[in-house]
Amino acid sequence: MIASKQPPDRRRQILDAALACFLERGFVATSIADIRSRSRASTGSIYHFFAGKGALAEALLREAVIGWARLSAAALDPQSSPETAIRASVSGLLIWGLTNPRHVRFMEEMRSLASNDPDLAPVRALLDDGQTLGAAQYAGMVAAGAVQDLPFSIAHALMLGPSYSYLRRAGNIPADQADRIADLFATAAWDAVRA
Amino acid sequence: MIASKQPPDRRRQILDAALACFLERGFVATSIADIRSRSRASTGSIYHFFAGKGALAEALLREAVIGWARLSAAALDPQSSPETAIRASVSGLLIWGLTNPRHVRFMEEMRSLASNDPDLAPVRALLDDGQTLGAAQYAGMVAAGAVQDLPFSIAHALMLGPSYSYLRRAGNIPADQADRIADLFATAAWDAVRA
Amino acid sequence: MIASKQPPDRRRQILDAALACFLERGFVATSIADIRSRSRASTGSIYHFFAGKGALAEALLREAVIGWARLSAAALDPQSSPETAIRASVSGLLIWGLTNPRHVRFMEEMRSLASNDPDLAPVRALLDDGQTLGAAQYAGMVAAGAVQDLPFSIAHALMLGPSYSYLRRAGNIPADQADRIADLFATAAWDAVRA
Amino acid sequence: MIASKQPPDRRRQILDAALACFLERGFVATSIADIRSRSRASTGSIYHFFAGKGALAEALLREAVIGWARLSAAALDPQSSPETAIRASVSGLLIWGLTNPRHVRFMEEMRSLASNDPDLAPVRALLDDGQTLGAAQYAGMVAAGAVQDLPFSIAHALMLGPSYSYLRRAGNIPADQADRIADLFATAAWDAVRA
DNA sequence: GATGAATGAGCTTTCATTCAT
DNA sequence: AATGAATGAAAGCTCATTCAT
Repeated sequence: MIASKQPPDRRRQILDAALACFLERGFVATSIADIRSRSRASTGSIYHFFAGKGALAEALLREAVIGWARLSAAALDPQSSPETAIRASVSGLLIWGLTNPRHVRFMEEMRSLASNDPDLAPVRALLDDGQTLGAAQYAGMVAAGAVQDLPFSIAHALMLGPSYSYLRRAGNIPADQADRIADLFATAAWDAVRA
Repeated sequence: MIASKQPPDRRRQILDAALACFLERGFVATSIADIRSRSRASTGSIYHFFAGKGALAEALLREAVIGWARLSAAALDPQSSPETAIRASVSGLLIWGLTNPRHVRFMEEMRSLASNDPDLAPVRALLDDGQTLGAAQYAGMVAAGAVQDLPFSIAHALMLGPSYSYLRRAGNIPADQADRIADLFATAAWDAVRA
Repeated sequence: MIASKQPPDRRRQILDAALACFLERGFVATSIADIRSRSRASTGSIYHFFAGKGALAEALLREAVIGWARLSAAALDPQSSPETAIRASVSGLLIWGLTNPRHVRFMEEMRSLASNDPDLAPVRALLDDGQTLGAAQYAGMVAAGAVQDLPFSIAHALMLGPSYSYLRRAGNIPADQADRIADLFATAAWDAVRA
Repeated sequence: MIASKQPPDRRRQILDAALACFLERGFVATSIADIRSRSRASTGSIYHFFAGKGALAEALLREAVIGWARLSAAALDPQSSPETAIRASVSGLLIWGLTNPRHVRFMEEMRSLASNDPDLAPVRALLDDGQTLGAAQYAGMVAAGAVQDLPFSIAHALMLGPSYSYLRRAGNIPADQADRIADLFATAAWDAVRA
């Protein structure tokens, strides 16, 4: 049997090309033409599948958020102890971020653009949801007497702020170091909010 | 003495208009034409004083950084104890940020754009300098046994990360609350790095 | 007997959707995509039945012209007296036009586009034929001494011009008023050309 | 003394080129690129002076309306008798139209496009104003017992409708014939509304 | 210092149409 | 008869920047 030429799956090609461009040049500096030539799809095809540059970014971010969330899975497991959940949340973010530094930059760029450009409202919504550890979950921990009773916006900043901050400036880091750093930040996060 | 009509100080007018636009619409969405009509200066005038849009942003950021640094003055006073210095650094950032939330957004946007666009290299340099408490100062505290011996990039993230993170999402906050929040984050920062 | 689901008659659906779009937005502003989504037919179907946007308009105009002609039937009846024929021609136009003001607008648009766009030549031909009362018929009336001996282009303008002109600016008008107005213009038309 | 090269007056060049294109191909079929190459101005220049294609058409129509109004001057002279005024109004339209048949086509196209496209609202307003003989003036004639007491929209259609209708189909006509035809329509107009 | 006309590359997006299935 | 992915030319328009005055 002859291996049939797989269907090109244009949608996928376009997404891949767009991601490569966004990571390389940033969202603003990427033109549709860049994506067109990199994906070898036609302009029309791109618009056939996506409403515009913003929709492309949205689709990609959705995927990125999923990839990241996978690493933080333990944070959402209801069986986890508060400490485990919080440490998983921080570690997940940091390890994902240190492994994908260009994704971090891309997400940062989208976050700040989205706060100005109404066309990117869906992106804003998406990124706001990306807070792995939810407010409800934290409230549960407060009720259990495990953590300090703080407004979630503050608790969130205390727990994840250092990681976000570090990632924003960090370059590529060897995998073994990443684990140690993740551990360090996870410990600090737990110390910052424990009861 | 005749009341002389003051010179209009075009440079100032242009900067003010540019800032207003950048804060309102973001850097990317602001065109020179926007600044022109808001400042009531001519295109030529703008280019007479500034090399381009990037240079305008740079000049404004320089001013913003100064305004913010003023609030963190105690952080740099060599007389200050380590705790005072660190608390001042965090408080300065938070109070300035809560009072000027749109400046925060503007700086965030510039930071992420600058990391992609080579034209904005001067901006990147400027924002990287904006780390009030310097590495050298922290090294001194380590030597004095006052704080943990951490790489500065990590210490910096632990101390200021929560504040940056909080500011990014916070809206306008009444001044009296700002003080209490600043205090909370300042305490957390000190706890995170004290020996 | 089982109620058979009627065949959807795609052709009809497409025509209806196209007409609705043309009347609503105008021919130029209507895209095939608009017609596609309104008719719930596929792009391919549309092109299966019609050669293009122009052909769609042509088919619709043909129908419109027929609907209008029905109202002017008496004008073409060889039994009619000259006065009856002319009055019927004017009334038919006016009543049809006042009842279907958006069709009037559509026809006007097509007429002017057709005079510039060679692709729309069939449309031009169609609209030129739409002159209910024909030149030959008018010549017969001249020979019978019933009307003035004028070039038909002039006679036509004298008889139908006021109606066209009125329709172009008129909005929706209640049916009873339409009759009175039609009568007024019919009388004027007859007075303008009677011997 | 050497004849100095006159300033190119880009604005004028652009208008002239645009008019030539609009008359030749119609508004819809004319692209900015067409105007650019015909005027030898840059795209930027065109947009420096005009907000867009619609604004160009508007400017040209304003001029056209003026040119035509000049021919109908006597219609507006308060000294004129009702008959003179009405005849002047009709003659002015017809002679202008027969002399500038392509302008007529252009105006017709703009009128019908404007009724669908909100961007062309200024055009619509402009063309609606172009009714040389105003409603107020007609009301005066009614009061003086010179003409029939008809709603102005109807009187207007009776007086000018035939001319509009004729012009829409007429091609180029020799100047001497134009006068005779104008006279014929002017007489018909007066007969249609005289008391 | 100041003006604003002039530039033209470059952008996103639309759209009628084709065609393999 | 029906589908909808794919095409790519072409459109209108924006904008940072230059430069003669």
